[in-house]
Amino acid sequence: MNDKIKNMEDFASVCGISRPTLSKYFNAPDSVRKSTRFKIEAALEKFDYRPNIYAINQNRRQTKNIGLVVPNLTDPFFAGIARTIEGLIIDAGYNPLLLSSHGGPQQEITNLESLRSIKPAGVLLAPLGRASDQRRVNEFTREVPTVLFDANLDEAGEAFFGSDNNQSIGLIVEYLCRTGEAPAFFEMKNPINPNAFKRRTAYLAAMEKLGREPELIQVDGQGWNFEEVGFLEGGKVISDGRLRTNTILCSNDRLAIGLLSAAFEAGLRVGHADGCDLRVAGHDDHPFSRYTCPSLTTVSQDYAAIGQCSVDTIMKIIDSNEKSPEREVKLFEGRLIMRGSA
Amino acid sequence: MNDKIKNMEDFASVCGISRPTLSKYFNAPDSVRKSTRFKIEAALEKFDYRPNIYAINQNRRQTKNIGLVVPNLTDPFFAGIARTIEGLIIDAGYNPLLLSSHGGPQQEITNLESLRSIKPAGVLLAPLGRASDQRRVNEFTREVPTVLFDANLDEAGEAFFGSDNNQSIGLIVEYLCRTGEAPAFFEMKNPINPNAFKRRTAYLAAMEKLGREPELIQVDGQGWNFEEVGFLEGGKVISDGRLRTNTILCSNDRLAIGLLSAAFEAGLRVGHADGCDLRVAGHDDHPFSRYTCPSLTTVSQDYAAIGQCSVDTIMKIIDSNEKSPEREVKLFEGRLIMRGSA
DNA sequence: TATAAAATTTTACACGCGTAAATTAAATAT
DNA sequence: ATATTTAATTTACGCGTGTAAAATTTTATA
Repeated sequence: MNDKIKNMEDFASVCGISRPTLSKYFNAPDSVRKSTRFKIEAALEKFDYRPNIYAINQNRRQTKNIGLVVPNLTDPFFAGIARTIEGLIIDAGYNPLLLSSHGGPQQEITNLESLRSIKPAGVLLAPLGRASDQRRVNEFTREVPTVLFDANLDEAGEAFFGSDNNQSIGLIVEYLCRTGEAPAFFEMKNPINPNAFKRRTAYLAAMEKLGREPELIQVDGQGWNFEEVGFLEGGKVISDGRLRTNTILCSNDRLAIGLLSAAFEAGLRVGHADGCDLRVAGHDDHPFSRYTCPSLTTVSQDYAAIGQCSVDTIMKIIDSNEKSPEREVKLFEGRLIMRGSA
Repeated sequence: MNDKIKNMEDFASVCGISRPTLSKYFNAPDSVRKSTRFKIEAALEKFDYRPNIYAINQNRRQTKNIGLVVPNLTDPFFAGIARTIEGLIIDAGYNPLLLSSHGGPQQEITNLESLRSIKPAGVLLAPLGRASDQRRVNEFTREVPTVLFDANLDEAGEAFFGSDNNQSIGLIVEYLCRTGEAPAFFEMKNPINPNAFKRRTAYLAAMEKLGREPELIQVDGQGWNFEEVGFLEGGKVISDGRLRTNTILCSNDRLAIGLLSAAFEAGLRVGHADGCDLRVAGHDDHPFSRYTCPSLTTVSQDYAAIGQCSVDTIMKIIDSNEKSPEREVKLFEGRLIMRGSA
C-alpha cells in the first residue's frame, strides 16, 4: 500500500485484476463487470493512479482530442463562442484544445500544424476567411476531419455552419429604413476579419431590394484594432461632414463602439429619439454592446445553434469514420436586437 | 522515396544516418555535425516526417509543456495577458497550454488536474484568488513547479508577480483628491475576481493617508458580469441619490463601464470638465476603456513586465531543476492613465 | 602525420499502454 | 444440474520514441 503505483501493471495488481481488464475499464467503465468496477473504484480512492496520457495516445487508433481554432481570442465575441463550444466538446467525451490565430494567417497555419502533431480526432476551425492561406488550410482539411464555422472557405472541410449574413444584414437594413433614414455602411477598406465582404454585399443587396441608394463608407486602417479604426476614421467622417444620411450601419459592433466614442467626443447625440443627430447600428451583439452609450442596436448571431451543429457534425464524422459524400452547409438566422443607438 | 516514412527509424535510413543521431537533432539541431544537419534538413524537404509527440513525451524525463491558467478568458483583460505570456513561452522554446477557469474554483481545479496528466515542466497560474480552492491549489503546486501571477495565494507556488495595488490605487486616489472631490469606492459586496479585497484595503489606506473620509459603495451581484452589475447597481446608486461625493472610483474598469452606461441613461454628464455631474475612474486599463463615453480614466498594470518576470522565473526553476529556497514576491507599479471621465 | 577530441553508430533496454487471440472462469438461461 | 453466454485472464506483440554505454568514425589540434 505504501509502494508507489507507477503504471497500469502495478495498479492492476493492487486491484486484484488483470491489466487488460483495467485498460478496458478506463476506456469504458461500463464495459466491465459491476463487481470488478467496484474493485477498481475502491482502489482509485486509495491510490492516486492515473493512466499516462502519452502512452494512451501513442497506442490508440484515434486520440480523444478535438482541435478548436478561432481567429482571435482577444475579441470577446470569439472568446464567448470558444467557451460555448469547449463545453459541448467536453460533454461529448472529448478533450478540446483551444488555439487562437491572433488575427494572422501565419499563426493560423502554425496552429493547424501544431494540431497535426497532436493527431486530433477532428478539428473545428473558424478561419480568418479571406486572409487565410487557403491552399494550406485545404491541405490540412484533406488530412484531418475538419468542420468550419463562422467563416466559410471554398470547399474546405467536411461542412460549414455560420450565420446568414444576407438575412441578418437584410433584417437590420430593413429596420433602419423603416424607422428613419436609410443607412450608410461603415467598414474598413481592406477588412481582415471574416464575413466582412459578405456583409458588404448583403448591405448592397438589401438596399437595392428596398429601392434605396447604397452608400459605402470605406475607411483606412489595418489589423484587428477595430475600435480604434472606428474611433479615428469615424471621427474623420463626422468632422468632414461627408455623411449624406444620419444613419450608419457598421460592419461589426467593434467598429460601432469606436464610432460611438468618436460621435460622443464630437458632441453628437446618438439615438433614435427626438433631437438626436445620428443613428448607429452594429452587427454581432458583442458582449459589451449592451453597455455602450447609448446602448447599441445590433443583430445577434445564433451561436448556441452554430456551436451545437458544428460539434454534432464533427462527432458524426468521427463516429462513422468516413468522409461525408457531400459538404454540408447550413446558415442560421440572426435576431434583431433593438436598443438605444438606432 | 515513394515509400511512406512511418517513424524515426525509416527517416533515419533515408537520411543515411542513425536513429539516435536523428533523435539528438530533433532535440537540439545544433548538437550535431553541420554536414549531417544538412543531410537531415535536405531529407525534411523531401519527406514530411515529424516525430510522434506522444512517443517523445512518454520517454522524456520532462515534457516541453508549460501550463498557463487564467481566471477568465472571456475577459479581454486576461485574454490580452494570456496572449502576451503565450508568446514569451514560445520564445523560450516551450509549448504553452492555455486554459481558462471561467471564473469558477471547480474549473480551476479541473484545469490543474488536466494539466497534471500532461506532465508539464511548469505552470503559470493566475488564480481566482479568494474564490480558489486553496487546499487543492496548494497540493498541486507542491507537485508541479508553479509560478503565480496577477493574484497571490498564501505560500502557493515558487513565486508571485503582480501589481502593487497599494501603489496603483494610491496613485489614482491621490489624483482624484487633488483635482476634485474625494472619491467613493464602488465595488461588489462579495467580489469574485482576484485583487478586489486588496483594492478595497488600498483605497481605505490611501484615503486615510490623505486625511479624507472613505466611502464604500458595496453593491449586490454575483459572478463575472461586472458590466451588468455596474449598470444595474450603479443605476440604483445614482437614482437613489445615495452619493455623498461626485467622484466614484470603481474597483475595476468593467464595473466602471457599466456605471458609465447607467450614468448616461440617467442623463448625467460624466467627466472633469465644467458642467459635469460625475467623475468616474476605474482600474486595469481594460482594452475598451479608451472607447467608453467619455473615455475612462484608469490605472494600467505593467503586464509586459509581470509576464516577462513570470516566464523568466519558471524557466529558471525548470533549468535548475530545484525548488528555490524562498518564495519570491515582486510587485510592479501601475501607471495613471488620464482620460475624459475623471 | 600522429594524436586528441568530438561526433556518430551500434547495441540494448526502457517507457506505459492498446489490442488481439486463445483460454479460463463466472454469470445467466435452459 | 447442464448448456450457453458473458466477462476476465493469459499470453504475446506492437507503438515510436528516449537514453545510456561502448565501439567506431570523423574532425580538429598539435
